[in-house]
Amino acid sequence: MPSDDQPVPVFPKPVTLRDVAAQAGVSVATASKALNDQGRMTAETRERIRETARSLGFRPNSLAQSLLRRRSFTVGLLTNDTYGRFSLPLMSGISDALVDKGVSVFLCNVEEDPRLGQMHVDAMLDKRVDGIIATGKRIDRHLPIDLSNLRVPVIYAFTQPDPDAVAFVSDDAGGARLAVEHFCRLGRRRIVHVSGPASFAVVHARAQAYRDVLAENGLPVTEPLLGSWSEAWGHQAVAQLFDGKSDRPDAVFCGNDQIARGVIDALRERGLDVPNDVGVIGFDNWEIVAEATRPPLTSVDMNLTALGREAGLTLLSLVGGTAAAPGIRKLPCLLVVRHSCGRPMDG
Amino acid sequence: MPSDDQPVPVFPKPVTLRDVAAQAGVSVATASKALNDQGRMTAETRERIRETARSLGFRPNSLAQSLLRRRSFTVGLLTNDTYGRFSLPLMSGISDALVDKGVSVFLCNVEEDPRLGQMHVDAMLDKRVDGIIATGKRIDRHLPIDLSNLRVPVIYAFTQPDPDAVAFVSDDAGGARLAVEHFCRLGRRRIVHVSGPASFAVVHARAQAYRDVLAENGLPVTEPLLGSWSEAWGHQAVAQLFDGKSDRPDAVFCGNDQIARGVIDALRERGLDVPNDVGVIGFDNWEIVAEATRPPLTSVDMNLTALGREAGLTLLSLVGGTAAAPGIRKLPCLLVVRHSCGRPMDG
DNA sequence: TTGAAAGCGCTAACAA
DNA sequence: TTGTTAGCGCTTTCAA
Repeated sequence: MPSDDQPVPVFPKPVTLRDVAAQAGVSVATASKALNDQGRMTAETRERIRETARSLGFRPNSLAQSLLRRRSFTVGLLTNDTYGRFSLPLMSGISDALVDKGVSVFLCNVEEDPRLGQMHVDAMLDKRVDGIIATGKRIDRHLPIDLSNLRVPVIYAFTQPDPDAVAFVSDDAGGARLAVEHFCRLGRRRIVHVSGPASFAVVHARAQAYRDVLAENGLPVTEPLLGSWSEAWGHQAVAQLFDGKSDRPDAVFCGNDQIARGVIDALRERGLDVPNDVGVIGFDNWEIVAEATRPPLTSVDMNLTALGREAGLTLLSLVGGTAAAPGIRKLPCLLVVRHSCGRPMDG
Repeated sequence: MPSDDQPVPVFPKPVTLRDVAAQAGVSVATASKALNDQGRMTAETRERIRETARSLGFRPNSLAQSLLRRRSFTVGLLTNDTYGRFSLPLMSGISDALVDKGVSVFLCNVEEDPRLGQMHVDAMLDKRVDGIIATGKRIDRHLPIDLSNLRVPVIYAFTQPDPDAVAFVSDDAGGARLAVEHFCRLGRRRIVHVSGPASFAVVHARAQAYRDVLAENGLPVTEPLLGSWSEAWGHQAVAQLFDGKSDRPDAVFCGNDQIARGVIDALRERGLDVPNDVGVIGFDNWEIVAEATRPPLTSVDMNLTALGREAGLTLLSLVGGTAAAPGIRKLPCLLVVRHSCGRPMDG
């Protein structure tokens, strides 16, 4: 027996097309056509129906529409990037590109758990998402689920794609070029590279671009120093590079912003000035880190929001039946210049 | 005229209940009952239907079910926290609590834009979400949309609620108590508080708890130093606290981890040892920051994942028709002990 | 024990 | 110009 002291809120029943039709004194079909700009009828009737719909606050039931149209105006975003470092900017771009088309996004974090991943995929499929975008925290690892042969189109963005799938990634080599060329342009001559673990594909892509640019500019190439993605490694690397060496670097290109932060701190601690003695560039443009270093860090931005926008729009065209060429498309990075590289050095 | 060189992938038509029924040689109604454990029939029939469903890979169309049940097993998460610092752990908790109940989450970032917010809310409502959870980046600001009198239940989590709504927030005062009491327990005597801008409600809640605990322990209370939420402010505060002062603090409780990071760095730069000379505690337990300080930072965790879980479950019970008492429920924080406070000091 | 029929809210042929 | 009818995929009386 329910107690009466706690009022159970009662939610108003939504207004249906039937209600509108009745109120306007027409059939449901006519009402539907009036509201969808279909069919032929007097402007007067159409307007009257519209007006009653408006006054009743009618909003069509998407579920009913979707059932009929076989299209739910819903997409799923699958990720294993718990902290959202990469998936949130991406999400933001996707959402951005799709809101005004009426498409909403299911966000599902699958961690590294295939069972969890399967649950999410099943739930999404059952809800008849129009398509799925897969993303993750690194470009060279698969999500823990098989997304091939689904009943809906799939796009990979910033994660390892299946063969023959449509995929978008950032152009890591291009991003590295931006950084190293920036150093060259500023007149730096001894440019070194401190990066993450060799197990990451991006580490090699960036390192190769680093070598290429230096060679193109006739500058000496030092083997990149590989370590972890941490500040601590940035510190250690500085020790390796500067302890009792005669030809010290005047520029450090770092594999991510955390390493760069460690490098900047370590340089300051040994009395070296950034940017005057040594210039530093990071990667990822993680604002919270890049803006807190002293001085603020120049960094390569992977432009993940644009990547997301691109992925979203492409998914939509796939949903619309347009074929997209399979393969991996690389999107350009941006160099965000702050104060860690200084102005051009003279002669 | 479509060109043939680019094969347009064709997606298989989903298996419907009708297909299952036909294959099993029964009516759709029977098939439905068999799969839903409803009605009465021979175990043999039921099993046969189940088996054919399984073999055909049948999955019920959620849209159709939702239309009928008037329940979509979908909720919306509204946020203005672009970077997801707070909304992602929350999301994670919500999702966690709801996946195995088959509920999926629409994530919508509304920034500070009322128009965008309205679009998202409308889209969610049209898609017949069962309920909405509102969250944000601070506890004392409203989202830029009015969520009262919606057709679905709304829960506020970590954002300013409407009056009479159901809301969950972290217990900031309690969290501050944890920190300051920890210092007391370790024998620190001159504990100061460096926090964010006075415009934030949490700043006052935490400051008051700070004062209370010190008073309870008979320790001297210094007025909290208020500034910005940045590392730079942490540096400045240290200058203010330590420059030419005679009775220097032996413990600093910081309003967030970034301030704490600034404090730790500034202390080290002036030759003070953390934790031996000065203990430091942060707030937020943002791992990326807290684990990178030297030494790693002890910090108050708002336990947002638990908050999300709670919010998700409560929303679900609201959806189920159970009344929940309106009001703001505060959930306890956790102290995550790392190495910035040291061990108990002797007498 | 099973099935026929109605209906969730909407759209789209087709008739009138 | 408008309305009738059928049907999207499913669940649920109710009758057989």
